[in-house]
Amino acid sequence: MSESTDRPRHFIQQIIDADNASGKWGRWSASDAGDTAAPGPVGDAARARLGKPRVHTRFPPEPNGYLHIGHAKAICLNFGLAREFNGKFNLRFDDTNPAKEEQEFVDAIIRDVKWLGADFDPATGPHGGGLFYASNYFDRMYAWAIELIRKGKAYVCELSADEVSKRRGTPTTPGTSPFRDRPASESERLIAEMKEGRHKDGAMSVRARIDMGSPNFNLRDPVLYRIVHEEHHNTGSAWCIYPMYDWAHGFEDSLEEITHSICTLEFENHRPLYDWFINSVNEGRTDDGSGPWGKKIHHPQQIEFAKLLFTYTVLSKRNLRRMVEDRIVQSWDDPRMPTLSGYRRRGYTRESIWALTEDVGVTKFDSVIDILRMENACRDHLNKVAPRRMAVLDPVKVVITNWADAGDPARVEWMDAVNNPEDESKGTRKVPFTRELYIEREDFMEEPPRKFFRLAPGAEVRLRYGYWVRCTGFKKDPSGRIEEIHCTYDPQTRGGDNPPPGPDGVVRKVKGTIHWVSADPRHALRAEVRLYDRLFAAEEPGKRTGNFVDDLNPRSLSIAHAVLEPALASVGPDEPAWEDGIRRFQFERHGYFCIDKDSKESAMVFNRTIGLKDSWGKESKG
RNA sequence: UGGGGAUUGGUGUAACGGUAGCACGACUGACUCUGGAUCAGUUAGUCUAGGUUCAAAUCCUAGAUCCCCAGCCA
Repeated sequence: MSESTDRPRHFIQQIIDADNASGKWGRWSASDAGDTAAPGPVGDAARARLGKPRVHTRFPPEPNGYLHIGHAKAICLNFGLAREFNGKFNLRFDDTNPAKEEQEFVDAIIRDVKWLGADFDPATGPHGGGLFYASNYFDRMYAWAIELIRKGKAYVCELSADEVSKRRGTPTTPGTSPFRDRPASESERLIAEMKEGRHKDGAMSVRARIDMGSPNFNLRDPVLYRIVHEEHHNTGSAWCIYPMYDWAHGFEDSLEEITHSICTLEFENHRPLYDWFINSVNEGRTDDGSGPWGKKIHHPQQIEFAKLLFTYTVLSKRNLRRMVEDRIVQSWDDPRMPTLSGYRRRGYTRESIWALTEDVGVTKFDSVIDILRMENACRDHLNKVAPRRMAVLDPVKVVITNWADAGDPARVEWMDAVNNPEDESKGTRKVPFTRELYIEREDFMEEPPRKFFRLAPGAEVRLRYGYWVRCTGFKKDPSGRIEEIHCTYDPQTRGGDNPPPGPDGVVRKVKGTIHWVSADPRHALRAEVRLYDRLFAAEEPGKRTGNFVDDLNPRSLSIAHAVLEPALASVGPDEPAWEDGIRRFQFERHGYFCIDKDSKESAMVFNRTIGLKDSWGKESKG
């Protein structure tokens, strides 16, 4: 069930194809295929999996911040592979450093991964492998550390962090530690003391005895355990020594029987260590578990790919954290943030994020993606599914001066407006047309430049789904600002249709169509609309000065007080059942908007997700 | 300076010794009741220098450039 049959296969898919062909990872058995008796897709997938080659991936974030769009690539990649090969996908918290991790981040990450649709729950997801915590493996990791000490492959080192650093050596000269030949029995006693809390932070560490002269610094006797007297969000105060990433990660993968351990490029230098740790535990172990050390442990394959970077965007957790802490943005889910929760609140759909990650591909090349592609992916999706509505963001009043000619000047004419021109099945809705309307202030110009197709003195324009109107005059307030525009309408253009040919046989044409809403207080709906622009004005924030704050876009947020058509007051029958519950719309000629979580029935708040492509805006500026 | 990776139009990505293709962008034009969408077209590329070969983006040699590594972070 490959969803990418017509796409070239990327290098990780090719590796898995080869593994499946050679049977490298064995096959799903009755004990690990999943619940074959479960109803629905979960049971279907489990039954289909039985006897097929194993593919088991995972997404292993540290809960020290919110997930950002870069993480989405890793999630979609790992989950996508599990789905493509009918395997399993785990969410695992790599929570080995209590000093940086918090429950808030655990909760946020779970929310975001679920939002993307990477269902890790075996009860609900056909590819759900489960939710795991590295911290639940601490006891087993500790036992393996003892094993390495007994095998002469690890020792307790009493050098301070500073000393370790000083004695690490240089690329061409080896490092040293006076403790690396300490007897195993002594190290074993000391690690026990460390674990019991008899030593202060930094007093000693457990190190692997590998190669102090290796050109790969990761192999110069890396630290396995450090002493950290801190509460852990999951294990509380049960531990005061914590495993380092390198020591922990391979075992986490091994215990969960991950087949392909996919990570980013900066871990390439760690792969020899990843393998060394597992191989060292396996040394002396046997396939059947006979012998003093027991059964061999599973050895996954680490594969590295290039992470996602964007123009006009900052993605390092350190900097994102700073933006929140320094109040540059209001929160982790500020709609300007490149976090998944920011994108979600902004109105981006999960489908557009999936489309983007598939669009950019998977390689080992450090590429920088133009943020336009993210924006376009969002427009593409929303264009297909977002209900259309009319909203005037910066209103100016229009009075139809000949409205009384055809009857009661207070009458309301209900016009039919198309809900989605991309999807006829969505039908139409009624919008009220009245004597007084609002149009966009920028849709009128007293002295229009060339190629301005909108309203101007003497000019005629179509009011979308309404009537054609001709501007006959306008009023200014004392400051010279347009206060009111006077128009006549042509009753023969009802619904926006072309008028019949004139007596001379010529069909009158109009270049422009503009949107509008009724100014009648019974219809006009008021709302706050938050207009977002890019957070950074520079393609590479911080490149010039070294400080990304210098490139902040001062106009990344502006507030409009808009008037909306009345249909927006309630949920329309044409609105899709958004899986995340966020109502999204296209405001015609403006862009895509969603209802913000701050919105109340009495005081609606919208976020602009992304504007429409605007070729006039480009031309008029250029 | 030691080690590990990488390099194809403006951007991203295919081609795995045999026609350098696709997508996005940009630019034309058509159509249009969203200056949107859609449709048609144009544009532009193998880091450099040698070599092997009938044939090289692909193999070999040398070089250039970029990224990662000397945390008791992940």
